[in-house]
Amino acid sequence: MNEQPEILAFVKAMASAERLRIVGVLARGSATQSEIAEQLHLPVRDVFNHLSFLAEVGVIHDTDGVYDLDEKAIESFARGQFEGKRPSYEAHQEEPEDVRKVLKNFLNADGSLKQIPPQGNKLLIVLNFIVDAFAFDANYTEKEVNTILRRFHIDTAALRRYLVDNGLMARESDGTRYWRVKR
Amino acid sequence: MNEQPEILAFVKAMASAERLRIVGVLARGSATQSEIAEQLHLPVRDVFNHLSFLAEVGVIHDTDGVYDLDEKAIESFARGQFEGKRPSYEAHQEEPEDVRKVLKNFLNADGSLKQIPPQGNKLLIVLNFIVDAFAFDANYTEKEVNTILRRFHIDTAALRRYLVDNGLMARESDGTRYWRVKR
DNA sequence: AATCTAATTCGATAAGTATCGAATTAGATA
DNA sequence: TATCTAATTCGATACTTATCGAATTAGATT
Repeated sequence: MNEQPEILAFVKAMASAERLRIVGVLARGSATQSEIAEQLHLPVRDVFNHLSFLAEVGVIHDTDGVYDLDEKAIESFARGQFEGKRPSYEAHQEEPEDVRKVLKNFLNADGSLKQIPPQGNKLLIVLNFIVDAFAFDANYTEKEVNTILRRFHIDTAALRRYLVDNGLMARESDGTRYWRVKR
Repeated sequence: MNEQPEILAFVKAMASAERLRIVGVLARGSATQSEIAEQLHLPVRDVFNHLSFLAEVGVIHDTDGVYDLDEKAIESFARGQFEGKRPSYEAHQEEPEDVRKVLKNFLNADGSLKQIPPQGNKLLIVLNFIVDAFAFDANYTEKEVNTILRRFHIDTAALRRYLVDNGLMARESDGTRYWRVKR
């Protein structure tokens, strides 16, 4: 269902001394569950749980009971993940009660949308959040709009339509240019 | 007091959606606490707490209220940290009650020692753990011993002495060669 | 000094995780 | 099938950490 928030899951998976130590062991080469348990003086039960956790997140990989690191996952995490070209959003004037709750529920850690709320107040909150990525005194081609919206969700067409339908953005009657509507 | 366990602290610091999002903002450039709060629709109080956390761990840096990422810390974390040349320890036969507790308290995530227990049972447990890094049927020069011990703690001399004093290792009377004592 | 706002700290409650005994299940061996 | 061991699952309790209202403190402005 989700698309991006692997980073968080990944980091969380590592945020435990024991799991980090397991990763450390695997960094030296493949190992079975019981080998790891032995080496680290941990009960197999716990190693099992940790391995399951790590595997689910994709940090490690299980091949017939032999575990090893998913180098690829780790590399891609280690490399690019921190040089951010994250969505650039500006602030709202208001700071309403449950805006935060809604945003928290619908946003991934990097500011992208987990999903587009199908309708209602939640949709509005999210749209207001997104529209802040647009300047007031500029107008945009559809392509430009899509580029910006893509930082939030792949379904740029849906977002674009919602923004216009809810009066947050407007477009030329011929559909060539968009701008943000002052409120 | 501690030496190494930055990795864990580092990872833990990031293991939160909100903190990750803050890092995301800072990845685009410096920002003040209130700017971040605004951008992310978070209460300043919480942003403050998160920033304190991140700063303490060294992920970010505070210059007169302006925060930015400590690129160096992040890079060094992202780069090398996963290609492990971790201590290579073998298992004990016994699996006593509180051995684990002691090890957990004295070991960093990478298997190195936070500190050397000054004496008593804890010291013994730790020494038994360390001595597993040595084979039974080999003997080592002092240099070799130090190299191995250095994986656990810088004060290799202390470790070496403790190991000998507690009968886990022995040395030639002329002090040139060491070996692990069978028990 | 009085006042206003931003920054920081406290603390109680909620929410989430780790821990670990014990039970269950799966696989192998005889 | 009986039996033994390894693997996996349950679940209750203890620990940590997050959350958020509210109070306090610090800095700036008048």
